[in-house]
Amino acid sequence: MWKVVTWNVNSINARIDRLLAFLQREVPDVVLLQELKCEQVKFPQAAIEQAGYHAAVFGQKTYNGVAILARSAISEVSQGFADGDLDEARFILGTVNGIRVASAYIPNGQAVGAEKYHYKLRWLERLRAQLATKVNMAERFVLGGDFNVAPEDKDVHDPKAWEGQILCSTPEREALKRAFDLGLGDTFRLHNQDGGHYSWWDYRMLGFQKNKGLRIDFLMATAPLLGCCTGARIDRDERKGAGPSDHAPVIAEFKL
DNA sequence: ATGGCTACGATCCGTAGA
Repeated sequence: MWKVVTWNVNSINARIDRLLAFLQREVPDVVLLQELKCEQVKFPQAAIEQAGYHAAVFGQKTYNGVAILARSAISEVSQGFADGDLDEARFILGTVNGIRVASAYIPNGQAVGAEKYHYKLRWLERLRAQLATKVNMAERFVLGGDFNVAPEDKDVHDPKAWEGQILCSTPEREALKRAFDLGLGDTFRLHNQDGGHYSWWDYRMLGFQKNKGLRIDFLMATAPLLGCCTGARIDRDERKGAGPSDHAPVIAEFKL
């Protein structure tokens, strides 16, 4: 069994105790992290190593930051896109157990029409270009991330209220689909077609307690991995208790 | 009562998240 996780931890240093407990509880083979919110020098390397994990980090002060954790060695690591823009730490690619893996933190976009919204749409096109040129979609590859897009209305607690809004607008959904159409399938949707399953809940307004959430975090996989994906789930319990991230981990298992 | 948060880097509030 090969277990992979994607998780936006909303600051790895604020979440380190929860992350270590999660690693001990789930014993994943690969963890794709987003929103480290720290530079590499502030990354809790020793604690991660002591937990039995290698780490490949693309850090940034205060914002963004992505990493790959793995129980096996991580090789062929590249940070950012091949188009040379390293302004924001949002994408890291590597190889674990002979399988290509990547962690992506898609820009939030702030509001439809805002400058950050156009940056988000451009970034999604650059992600598509990166995947098209740097990843062989005929081979085993898994892309985990906080995509900051709810692909369908059933991924939204109140589709009417969110219609056309940031994270749900048609241009965002289409840009995301163009990237996934290269050959990536959603491991969660492979096993569960129901609505009402979310990976993020607003800290405000009792969002979690009222299950007012969005499903915006996914583990996407190419056909050779989808064919051996035995299960996928959202670890909703990780959102409970004191000091959670606003995102829950998404977990998928593969029989290699 | 229809709002209720969290983290960061710098203060004792502004920015950002989604």
